[in-house]
Amino acid sequence: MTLPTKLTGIRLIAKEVGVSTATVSRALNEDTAHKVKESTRSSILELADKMHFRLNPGARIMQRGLSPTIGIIVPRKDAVFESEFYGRFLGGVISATAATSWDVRILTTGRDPLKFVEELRAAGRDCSGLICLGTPLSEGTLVELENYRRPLVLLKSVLPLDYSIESGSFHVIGTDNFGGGVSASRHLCELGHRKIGLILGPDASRDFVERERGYFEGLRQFGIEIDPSLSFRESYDDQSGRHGCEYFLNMAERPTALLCANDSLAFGALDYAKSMGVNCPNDISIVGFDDGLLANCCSPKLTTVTQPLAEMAAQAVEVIMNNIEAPSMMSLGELIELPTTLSIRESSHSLTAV
Amino acid sequence: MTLPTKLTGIRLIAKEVGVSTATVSRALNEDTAHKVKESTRSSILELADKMHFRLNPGARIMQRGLSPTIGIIVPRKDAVFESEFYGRFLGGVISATAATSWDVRILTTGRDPLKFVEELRAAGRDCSGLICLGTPLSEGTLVELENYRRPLVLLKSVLPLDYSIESGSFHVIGTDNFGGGVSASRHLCELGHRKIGLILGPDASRDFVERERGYFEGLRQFGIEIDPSLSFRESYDDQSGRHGCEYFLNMAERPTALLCANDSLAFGALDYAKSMGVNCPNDISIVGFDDGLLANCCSPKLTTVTQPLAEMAAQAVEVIMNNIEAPSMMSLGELIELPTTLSIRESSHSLTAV
DNA sequence: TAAGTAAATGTAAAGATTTACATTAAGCGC
DNA sequence: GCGCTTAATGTAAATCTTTACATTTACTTA
Repeated sequence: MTLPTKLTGIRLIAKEVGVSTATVSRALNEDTAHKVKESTRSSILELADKMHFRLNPGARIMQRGLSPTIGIIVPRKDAVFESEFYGRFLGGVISATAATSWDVRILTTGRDPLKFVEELRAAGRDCSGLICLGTPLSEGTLVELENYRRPLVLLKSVLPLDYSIESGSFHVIGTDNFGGGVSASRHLCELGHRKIGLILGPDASRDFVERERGYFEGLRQFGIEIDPSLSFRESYDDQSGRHGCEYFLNMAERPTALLCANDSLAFGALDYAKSMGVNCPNDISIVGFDDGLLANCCSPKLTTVTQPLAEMAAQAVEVIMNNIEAPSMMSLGELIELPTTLSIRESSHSLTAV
Repeated sequence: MTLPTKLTGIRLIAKEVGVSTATVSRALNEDTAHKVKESTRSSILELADKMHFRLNPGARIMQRGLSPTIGIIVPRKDAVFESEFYGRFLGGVISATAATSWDVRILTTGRDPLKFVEELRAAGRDCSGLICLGTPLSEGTLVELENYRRPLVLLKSVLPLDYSIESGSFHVIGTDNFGGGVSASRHLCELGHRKIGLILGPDASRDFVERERGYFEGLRQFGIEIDPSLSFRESYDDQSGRHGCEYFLNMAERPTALLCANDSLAFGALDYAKSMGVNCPNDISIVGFDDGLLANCCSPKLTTVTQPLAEMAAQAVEVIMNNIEAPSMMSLGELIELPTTLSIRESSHSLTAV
């Protein structure tokens, strides 16, 4: 009469096959399998398979530890991945971790905007480090987040406009929007344009404002005075681009070029111009910002500022990996700003050459 | 003299604060925190914070179990997320799981194509179910995969061309390429086109071949004979689209419309036509397949077949959730084919109306 | 003040694996 | 057949939390 002791898992297999749990464990793990005689191993595997047996992850993790994990915090709104931005950034994270043993996990927040930090803590419990993108963070949230004791990388675009990165304690990664803006406006100036219309984005957005400042700086460098009537601001989508273009085309003295604070605005502008029979680049030059997939496909191909998304992702991953051992807590805020490049394509043309 | 017993974790905190481990545990978990007196809790939290204490995930998981997880298997090639396909599908998975307690994890494979199943087993160890996309699977791999005892959803596009889904034991989800092809070709026929050029994709790809068959069927329904000279096949990118368009425009008797097996081909064709001064849709109609982001932005906006990526993702998630409790093993293969819709935009025009 | 209730905390079992170290078995040269 | 080496396996400790159940404490109410 056997005792009714409920044998489970590995112990059951061990008894059934007639070996010790140690042997079963060794047989079941790839990296120790070679320590077990082949015939023993196959009996174990066979039985395990028949039983649909799976090692208890908890017990396993308790012994081996959790494989290091990068959590990516995205807002749970359904439309997140509509924008190619996320996909491309994520692709960068994946390829940066691909050769390592790091896992990538996607965490969503957004049940309650006020409880962001709480949600983040809960979701990120088993992650070694977190990258936060997409969710705009308020000052209050950032204060709460200050004492989150784990490697945390914030994309610059989630920060409030006037937030001082240096006085915080976050690792922040972003695009050099300002520099990109300068290069875009200088490009048009170099092509001879002097009357340049600006289709800007919402001035609550850090990215947009930085770009805007870059535009102004570039113009200033060419001695062009800032004319408020040459700035159009509405929203950030193609529809606003159309409106902006309409506004400028209706001016008595039309600008010869348009600087658009993102690609969507540029596409909208492009589209409206075309519909009005105004040819780009012959009649008007248009420059975007982002360099999404569309920029290189549409016609005319868009001159735009390229953001190094993959490098940003790689840097974010690196920061986390570097800080995992020695979480440099309470360090001063660090900003990594990656340079943009100007991708000159077909939508911008020399003014004099026309 | 205190014993040198090395107290760790929760026990140390318990001793330090002067409570039991049970209380510490309760204080440290959101969902049990209310059971602890507020003052007790805050001392515990304070100390835990000072110590940079983190609950041991293994021990925790051992008690609470692992939260259910969907693993998404993607090839580790860096370029994965270049294509918007992945991002959009992933977005679908995320929004389908957002309201639940399910986690989404991204798993990469591809170290050694021959060891795909092994990699998948290792990577998916802690996942409740897996969705496999992007990596083309050979017959051999599929046989190996047959006895993977966990919910597994395969995207149809990873299957070999002639693989019989019914005789396998996989859950397969895909687009009704055939139906989409039929609707696209019928659309052109209904517009009066009778001489239609086909720019097809590689005939090793399941998706492309299914679309192709759909095209033929649609033409057949309008009594149009299949003319091999009206099929052009090279690769699947815009460059091939240009070549295809070139081929057809050089014909003595040009087709009045082109069916392209994906959007990229269509964009290439569009671009070439434009460069030759052939106006779309006035001189030639062009129809794509995919309905990516670009299709609705370029000019003319592309008439194309829309794939319901988000629904596919949602279905995949549902299949996994349904099978997690009762993994219907060894069931017959099941194919869920989601219907496409034809998005009629600007690039297709009635022949007679011109 | 006894009895009853609710809140706060304590006790101790349970959870299943991995692995350092110990032991046994097997192979081999002499 | 002895001593040596290596392969295969066994023993048992270690891992740290959670939670059912028990107990104590603090109040309320009759």
